[in-house]
Amino acid sequence: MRVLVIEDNLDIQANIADFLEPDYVLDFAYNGDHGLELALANDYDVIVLDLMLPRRDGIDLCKAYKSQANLQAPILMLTARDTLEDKEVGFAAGADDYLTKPFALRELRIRIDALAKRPKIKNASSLNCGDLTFDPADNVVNLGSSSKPLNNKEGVILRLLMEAAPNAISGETISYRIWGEEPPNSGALRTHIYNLRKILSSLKTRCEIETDRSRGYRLKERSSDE
Amino acid sequence: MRVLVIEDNLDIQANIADFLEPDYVLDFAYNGDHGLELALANDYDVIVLDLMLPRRDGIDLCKAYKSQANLQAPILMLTARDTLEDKEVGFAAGADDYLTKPFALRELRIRIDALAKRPKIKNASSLNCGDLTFDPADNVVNLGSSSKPLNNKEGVILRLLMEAAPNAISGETISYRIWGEEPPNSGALRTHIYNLRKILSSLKTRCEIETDRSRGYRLKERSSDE
DNA sequence: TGGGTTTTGACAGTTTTTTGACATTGATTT
DNA sequence: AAATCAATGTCAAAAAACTGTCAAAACCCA
Repeated sequence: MRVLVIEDNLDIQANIADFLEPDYVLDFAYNGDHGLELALANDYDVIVLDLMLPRRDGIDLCKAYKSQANLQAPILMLTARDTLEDKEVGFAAGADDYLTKPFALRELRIRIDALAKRPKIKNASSLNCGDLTFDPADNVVNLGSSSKPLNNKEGVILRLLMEAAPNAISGETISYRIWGEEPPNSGALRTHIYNLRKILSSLKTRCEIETDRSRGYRLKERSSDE
Repeated sequence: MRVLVIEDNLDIQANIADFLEPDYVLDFAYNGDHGLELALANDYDVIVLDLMLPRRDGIDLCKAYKSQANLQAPILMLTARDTLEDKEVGFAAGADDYLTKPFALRELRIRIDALAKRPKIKNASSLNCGDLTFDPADNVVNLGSSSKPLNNKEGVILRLLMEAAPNAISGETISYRIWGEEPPNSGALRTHIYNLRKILSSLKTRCEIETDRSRGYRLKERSSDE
């Protein structure tokens, strides 16, 4: 069982770790940004989330996670606030359970177990732009009845373009999202864009990748007069 | 939203009805037997279950329901007992949430909403895909009259594939489910998939394991034209 | 010990990704 | 207008990564 604990209080963290550690695989995050990053990057069974966090509010994190994660792990909110209003806000943000401090560790455990039992929600987010739709889950672009599978890099690039559309996204940003700090030292990105363009045009879509010289690329629906 | 309320106290029943009635479709049961009968016969979004019931104990009902229902609605237990032991018993019986009396009706509502959000558990005593069925209990795949026993690892993999179907499941996920943090450092998973494929094809099933390069494997029914 | 289960390692075939060489474009300078 | 330069497009070929295949070794348990 993999559990992510997002909690800045080191004492509570240590308590949770002591109590759950042999049986559960725990990851810890000390602030909201780090927590969201871990949550999105890994496949946890449950996420335990404190509401008061440095860097990013728990409510905010919860909303962001639920909207961005492909596979939503259930979220157990942990907080000192006990009013109904607080709970409503928490649940409205997408929490699946709510435990107020102070709490018994055993109760935390049984609630984690109960949450982990249920299947996770899949985020069926398929993107689109003009007549084109793209499903990042299986890396397939569709136009009406025809479709083409993309490989990994092409998929990431198209997703980024679609998310950014109708704005441009810089080559640097794309590069960073794909390769991180060490991009290939040659124009690999150019080649991928080139291939993506070939695929798009083979689909006869009205969308095309426009280049904004020295600014980046933009996915745009061709206007009828071109 | 359909909610079944199993509760013998008429006052509480009336309160719940008054509070939820316009927005939720409520069914009521006044004793355990009737409750179980309704629960199994209908497809509720949530079941609210009091623990102290005439005719059949709530714990008992919960266990019976979870083992017999094909599509398990989440169960919210409602009780005056507030000790950790009681909660443990409740969750162990299959409850998904636990609220102690007295409670605020608004809290009941938001917890019902939270429970209803999650997908229901399919009762997986035996899984299937296309013409194939697999019983995880004894690790045997069946196709009509013929069957083959699987060994442990193959069984886990086939179960995961069937649970995920028709979606793909990543090699990483499978690997994690089988070996946890330390997978074997060589392509053991590849070998298991290879063997599984041999077994499936020896059964002449129409299901096959498709590979989604760099994304994972998918169990799929072969279309007739291949 | 023996037999099934699981992992290892090697190899081949395929797909994906990167590289590098060259052409083209558009802006800027001379 | 011509020359220049950086950014980008084009493409084929090399490199790397991924996957299938299978026999043999290691492991485990009765």
